[in-house]
Formats: sequence, structure tokens, C-alpha cells
Amino acid sequence: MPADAQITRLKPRRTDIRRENERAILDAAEKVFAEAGFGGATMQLIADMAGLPKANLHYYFATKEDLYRKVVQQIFEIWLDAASSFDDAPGPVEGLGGYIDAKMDISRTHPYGSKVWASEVMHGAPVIQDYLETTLRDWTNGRIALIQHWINEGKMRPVDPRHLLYMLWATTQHYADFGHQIQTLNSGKPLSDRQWSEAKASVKDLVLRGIGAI
Amino acid sequence: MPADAQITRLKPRRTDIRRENERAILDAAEKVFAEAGFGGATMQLIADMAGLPKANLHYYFATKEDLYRKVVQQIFEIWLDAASSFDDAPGPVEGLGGYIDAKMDISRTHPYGSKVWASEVMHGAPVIQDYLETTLRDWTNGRIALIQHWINEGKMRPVDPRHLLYMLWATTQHYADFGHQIQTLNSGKPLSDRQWSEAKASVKDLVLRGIGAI
DNA sequence: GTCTATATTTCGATAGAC
DNA sequence: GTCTATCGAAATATAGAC
Repeated sequence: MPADAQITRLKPRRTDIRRENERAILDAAEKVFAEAGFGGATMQLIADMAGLPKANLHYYFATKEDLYRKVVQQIFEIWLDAASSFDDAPGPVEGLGGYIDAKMDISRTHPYGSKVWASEVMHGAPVIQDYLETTLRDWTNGRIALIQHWINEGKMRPVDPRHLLYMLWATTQHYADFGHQIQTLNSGKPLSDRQWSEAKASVKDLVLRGIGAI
Repeated sequence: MPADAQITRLKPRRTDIRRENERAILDAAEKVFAEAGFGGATMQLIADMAGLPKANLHYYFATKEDLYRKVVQQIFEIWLDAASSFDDAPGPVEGLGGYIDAKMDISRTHPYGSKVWASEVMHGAPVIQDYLETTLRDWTNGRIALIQHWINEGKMRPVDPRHLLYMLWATTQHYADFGHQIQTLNSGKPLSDRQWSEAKASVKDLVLRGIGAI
């Protein structure tokens, strides 16, 4: 295994070891769960990718489901943080435009987490149903009220805020969840920096025109 | 009248039995694969839902993967058929509007198939990669040319046809793939006929306004 | 064609030495 | 905290009587 472990002058503290191992396990788990699904993922595969014996996974995370739950929670919190651009905006151009930018960036930087979330919801959200019924529902209702406020102020056309939100979620996350299909249709190559910029601009343009904000 | 003539008439023919059993297996498999993923699905569960012994599944479909492949092919062909509304249309309002209607209807009538497709693509399309590189790529290029033609004729704004298609796919399939999330945000109840109509109208309105066709 | 019983493999989880 | 060895459960797939 790591021969260079001998080289390190100072022995890492136990808390550091724990933190680093948990991070390695979570990163590996996110990728494996995304690529194989919960049922297709194996603890052995995650352990190999994390560079640890399988038994160590069970030392840090009691069960496969515990590990999975942590992975799902991560992407959910990242998305919630990204929505802050929504709130302080004076109108839909800044608010929705900023939200699209943030969600598209996350689709590029966290494609695995997005896929795990999509898979979880597609299978009926057996693990995070409570989040849907509390945090997500509250968040959604708050943003619907905000969009309705913009409509009342005449800053955008009267569209159904709920279906607008669904379109934003669907479109931005599509670039992560269906990234493989998009890559295949891009001659098999991942989108370049330029192509990601064009994608963001296209989505913002279509949405902001669609709601009559520009 | 010969006695065996009676029996022959009453007893279903072998080809009928085969057809009915294959249909029952495929329907059950579509649902189980959608709800559990390929890895989480078990032949036992599919057999129970189809009302057949597990061994019979292996009689009709040699392996679990053979059965899965058939399920994925089904939804793909349904989507291709739905795209015919695209071609004979005089302009984007009829063409894209009709396509959205058709895709939304399929999301409602075939949610399981849509989820199986999404799961397959999210996991890197291990089974249907060849479809992506041939049929889907050709279909996409053809529709991009058609949309570009409408743009050249001044029937819609100059938007990137590729990202427009991605938005259509993402948004329409979202109502199937994330149907559970949508239902949770709808007080736990499935969308009513009226709500489905509103969803279709909202999507069409947002898209057709976004491209400047209405 | 159908179905019971079983072979074979693999996975999640754990015991126990270090 | 780490890691080898292994248990028990569950899965795919098949054998063989009917």
C-alpha cells in the first residue's frame, strides 16, 4: 500500500485520519452510486476506489444505506446554498438568471451528486422523502411567492411559477443527469468551457424571454 | 364435429401464450426496473408481478440483461414515433407545440419507460450506446436542421437548436422522471387531468415565447 | 411449456488478530 | 484504527420431473 506513509515526518492525528478517510469514502461512494445506482453499487467497488479495505467502510459507515444517505444529503445542501442568489435579487433577470448560472455550474462540478439525487427521486425517494415534504416544500413555496411578487410588480409575464421552477430544475440538471447523452451527441467529447458558456447563455436566454423579462 | 376441434378452439394457441407471457413479463419488468433500477431489480420480483414462476422468465428471456434491453428499446421507439408531429409541421408553433404535447402525453402514460431510459443514460448507456450514436444522433441532426430552417425563414428567433432540443427533452421527461417529487409538492396527490393540461400549456407557452414564435 | 429444487456466485456485514 | 478471513443471506441461472 502507501509506501510513502513511512516518509511523512509527523503521524497524522486520529481526527485527521478520520476526516480524510470519510472524505475519500464519500467521494468514491458518490461516483459509484451515480454510475451503478444504489442496488448496483457494491461496498467492494467503493472500497477499491477509496483505496481502503472493505471492512473499513463498515467501520466508518455502519451500513450501505447510511453511506448512501450521506451522499444524497450532500448534493441537496449544495443546491440549497446555490439558491441564495434567488432571494436578494431585485427582479427575475438577476434572480432567475443567477439561479440558472449557479445550477448550471453545479451540474458541471457535481454531476455525480445530481445523478444520485435523480436516481433517488426516480425510485420514489425511499431515503429522503422527509426532505421533500419539509425543506423542499417550504423552499418551493417561498420561491413561488417571490416569483408571484415579481409578476404582480409587472417585472415578468404572468406564468405559472411552479411549472417555471420545474423547467429550471429539469433543464439545468439535464446537463448533469444526461451528460453522457449530451457528450455522445457532441461527437463523444465533453462540453468545452466555451460550450458550457453557450449552454448557460442559451438556457438563460430561452427562459428569460419565455417569461418576458427581457 | 371432432372432439379435438373443440379443444383447439378453446385452448389458446402456443403463439398466443408466448405473446401474452412476453407482454406480461415486459410490463412487469418495466415497472420493476423503473422503481428499483437494474441492479436493484430481481428476477423474482418481476416474476411475482407477472404472475409466473421465476424459471419461466429465463425461458422467455435468457438473461436479466436481455429482458432489460427489450424494455429500454420499447420507450425509445415510442419517443421516435411521437416525433413524427415534428416533421410535417409548417412552423415551430405546430411542430414544437405538437412535439411538446406528444412528449408530455408519453410522460403521463409511460412514466416507467421514461425512468428506465433515464437510468440507463445516467449510468453511461452501457446497453444502448449504439442507439445514441446512430439513431438518436441522426434524428437530432435532422431536427436541428429543421429548426434552423424555421429560423432562416424568420418564423422564430435565432436560438441554438441543440440547446432548445435539450430543454424540450429535459422539461417534458421531468414530469415522468421526477413525477414522485412533483406529486409530493402537489400535496402528495398525482396531477389531475386539469393539472396535466395546465402543465402542458405552461411548457408550450414558456418555450414558444422563449423562441419568439408567439 | 411449466415449475420445483438446487447449483453457483456474489454481496453485505462481522469476527478477531494485529 | 486496520485488515484478513469468513459467515449467512440473497441473487442469477439451470437441471430435470411433469
